Amino acid sequence: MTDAGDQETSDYDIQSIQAKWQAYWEAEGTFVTRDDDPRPRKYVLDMFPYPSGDLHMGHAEAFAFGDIVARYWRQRGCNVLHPIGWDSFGLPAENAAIQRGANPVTWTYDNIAQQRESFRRYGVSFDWSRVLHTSDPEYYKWNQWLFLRLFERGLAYRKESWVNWDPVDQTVLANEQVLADGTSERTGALVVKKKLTQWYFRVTEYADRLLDDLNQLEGAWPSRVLQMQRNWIGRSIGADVDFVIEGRDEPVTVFTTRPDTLYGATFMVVAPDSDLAAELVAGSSDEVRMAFEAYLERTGRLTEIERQDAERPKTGVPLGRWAINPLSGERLPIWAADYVLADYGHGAVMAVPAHDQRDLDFAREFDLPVRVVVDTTAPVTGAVPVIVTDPATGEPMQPVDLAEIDPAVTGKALAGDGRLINSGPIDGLSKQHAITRVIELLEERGTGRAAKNYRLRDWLISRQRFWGTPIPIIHGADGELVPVPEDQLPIVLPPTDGLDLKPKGQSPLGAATDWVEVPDPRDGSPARRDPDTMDTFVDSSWYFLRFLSATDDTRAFDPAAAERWAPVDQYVGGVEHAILHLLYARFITKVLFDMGLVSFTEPFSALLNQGMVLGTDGKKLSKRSGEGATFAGQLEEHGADALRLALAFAGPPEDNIHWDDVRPAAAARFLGRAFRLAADVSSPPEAVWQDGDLALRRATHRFLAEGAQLAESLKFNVLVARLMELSNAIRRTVESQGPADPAVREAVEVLTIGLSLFAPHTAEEMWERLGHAPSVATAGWRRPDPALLVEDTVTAIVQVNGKVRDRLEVPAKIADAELEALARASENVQRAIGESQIVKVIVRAPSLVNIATKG
RNA sequence: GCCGGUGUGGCGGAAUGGCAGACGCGACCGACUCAAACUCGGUUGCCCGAAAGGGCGUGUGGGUUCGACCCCCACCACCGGCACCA
Repeated sequence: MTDAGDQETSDYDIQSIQAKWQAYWEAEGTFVTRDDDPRPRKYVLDMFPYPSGDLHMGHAEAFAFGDIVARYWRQRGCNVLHPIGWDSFGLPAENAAIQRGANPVTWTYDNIAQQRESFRRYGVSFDWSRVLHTSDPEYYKWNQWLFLRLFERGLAYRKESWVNWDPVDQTVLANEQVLADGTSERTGALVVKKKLTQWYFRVTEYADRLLDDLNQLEGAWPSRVLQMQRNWIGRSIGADVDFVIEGRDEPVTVFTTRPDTLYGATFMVVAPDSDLAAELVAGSSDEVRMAFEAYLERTGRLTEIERQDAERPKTGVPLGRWAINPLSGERLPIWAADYVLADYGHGAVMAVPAHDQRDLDFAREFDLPVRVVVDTTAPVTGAVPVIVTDPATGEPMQPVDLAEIDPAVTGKALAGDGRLINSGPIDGLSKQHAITRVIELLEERGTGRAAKNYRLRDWLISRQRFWGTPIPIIHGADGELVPVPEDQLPIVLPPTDGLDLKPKGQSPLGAATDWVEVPDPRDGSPARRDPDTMDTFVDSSWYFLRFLSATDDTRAFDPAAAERWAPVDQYVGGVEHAILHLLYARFITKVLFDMGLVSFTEPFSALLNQGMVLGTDGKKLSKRSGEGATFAGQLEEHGADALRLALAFAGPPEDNIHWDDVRPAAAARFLGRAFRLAADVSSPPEAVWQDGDLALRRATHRFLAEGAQLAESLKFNVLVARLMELSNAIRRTVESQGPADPAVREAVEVLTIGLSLFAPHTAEEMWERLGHAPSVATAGWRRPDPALLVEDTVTAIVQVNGKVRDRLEVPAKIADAELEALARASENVQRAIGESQIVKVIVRAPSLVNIATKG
């Protein structure tokens, strides 16, 4: 790879330069962060990698971005914390181990060693003294500690429920791990529903805060991610309404976002797979019961995708029971239908077919009555009923003939706003006012209340697999859940010898007899450990705090260190975690806040979601699509600096990029030119810049000012372009003024400092060539001289009717009148005006004159 | 269906109310070379023109403005999220 380079530019051999400076940084501890450093602190973090083989191009991009930010703030004189660790528990290790009959421990730590070496060769400025692996007992001990804290606060609990089951990995999944098409995020297998007792974290208790606090992140997180989180939490505001059921003591509560349409309810629907349906039908005739059983059986056979297909015709069976409308007293038949979900709201709805499309589809299918209670053609004018008059005649308007838009006929539900009709005490009100009024009426009667509902479900955290954090709970013989006493933590995984790790629907830990059978902490009687392990997203929900005191074996993290460093100033990672990891980390942070352990409620103050690196086929670069673009291969062929620079230059960091558009060879060419500039500089380090070429000095200082802004707004691609412009300007000056011009030295030094964010090895070598002591990483971003940021002369543009007709070199301090006179005098301008009349002249000295003409 | 985002040369992109296309890739021409590669220099939105210069041009149609890639309205296309969520 280096044959051409060897003979021609023996000076710039990137591989030996890399090795030299990597060894230097390591020996000097250049990037080790000290807590007692008094400078302003910045915490820059990339989402830690999962050790599944070597690093790939996605890592190369993401970690380049994180490193640019870290290196920028270091140049700005900050004490930067930029740690690294591994998210090293999880199924790929376990599955790989099963396939090869190997040990997940060996597989995992071998991969970590390889990735670690790759990071080192990539020249990422990590503080290696704080490395953590979530699969180390020293780490997962604190996972268990965290679980116990949630358990004692009632935020970790067990319940039986319908859960998502991955038939390939043979374990349950969190809602967040099931993709929109009903397949497993991990294995791609079609997820099936199973009724199981599992461990949950009570995320829903934090739903409001998780939603409302997103407002704090506006502008600092990508709007796409904020939107996705809001969608996922899915708050609906409305009312709970209690319906008395004939022949049942307890009323049935339903949630609705449209309490205003209560008078339009003509039947009630319950989810067929709910306990409520089973109970209600138990009180019905044999005939009804048999029809229901058959229906329930049929529903159970549907896949999740089939069931969620909104186009599918509505199905259902009557339950032979009746509900009483709490306001109108009307008797409503109760049906079971699978378009109502057991686990949202109360698993039952009041059906208002005139104003809800799903209810209407169902009503039309089964010939149930449709009653319009909102005249959506009526103007909405206010709170009190008013008689609307015809503006033409002044006569009171007759109620609109609704036949034309009758949902029973058109099949289209009337979802819009309007004026209430057929609704007794709320007739005439607008939708909004009717909602308020109905809730008041229900509350007065004690048969309903304002309510909220969420799409978000509690986080299912138990997994029936081996390679994860054991859940620190002991099941007493009496069925009690006994927390493991803290002094017995960590509960360390048993050795894999003799354990069958194959997925079989139950945790392999249950078969480790010596491990699972323990005395009950209460009285020493025989008891069993919980055999499940935790979702690895628990591990990653707080790891950013562990870095702050990574070796402290007395606590999960040091609150004083958290106070100093956290929250993370800049977080960098893929959009695939827009919901999963980020939601969980936000949740755990709020729990820690409630525990008084941290003083902030959001873990990541700013977030950069880097795009993906795609192959020509538009798919994520993988070993399969290949195209020769492996991380290791590119590192070998072009070197770390060219790869980093090319990735940063390929486009805005948040956009996906195609590997074809990443040009490491072009980046290497640019680095070679920059390096030669440093070699060309022939003035001494103490040269007086003020004596140098003014135009170049201006360009240099403009770069200092603009480059800083670009770095802070994460516009790395533009920042690289500015470095190239500066480099071009320097070359021109070398040609015209010679390499001894002090302005050339100044500019090359600034270029080197700028390059140190992207191409740290080349920059170090240039810095040394320039006669400076290492390291350029801490040389400092120079302050632009304000005097050099203002120009003496500027190019004014002269427009006629908005079209540019001339350009004038004018003094920057030119007066409006003078500029206008010059503009009018221009030959091109006169020609453009011709015979037309000048109607208006806009002058914005010194940059613009616009002459508007007529005729 | 609901919500959000994006549309600029052959390509990646820059410009957030004031010179559209910075910077780079690619292409073409030239220098170096026996030759090629590398490297270096030049040209490069489209159309008319020898040139000067002119016309057109930021998805489409309209609007606001002296002036619009940028702001407003409508539409089209693509991408993403959610979706039988009551």
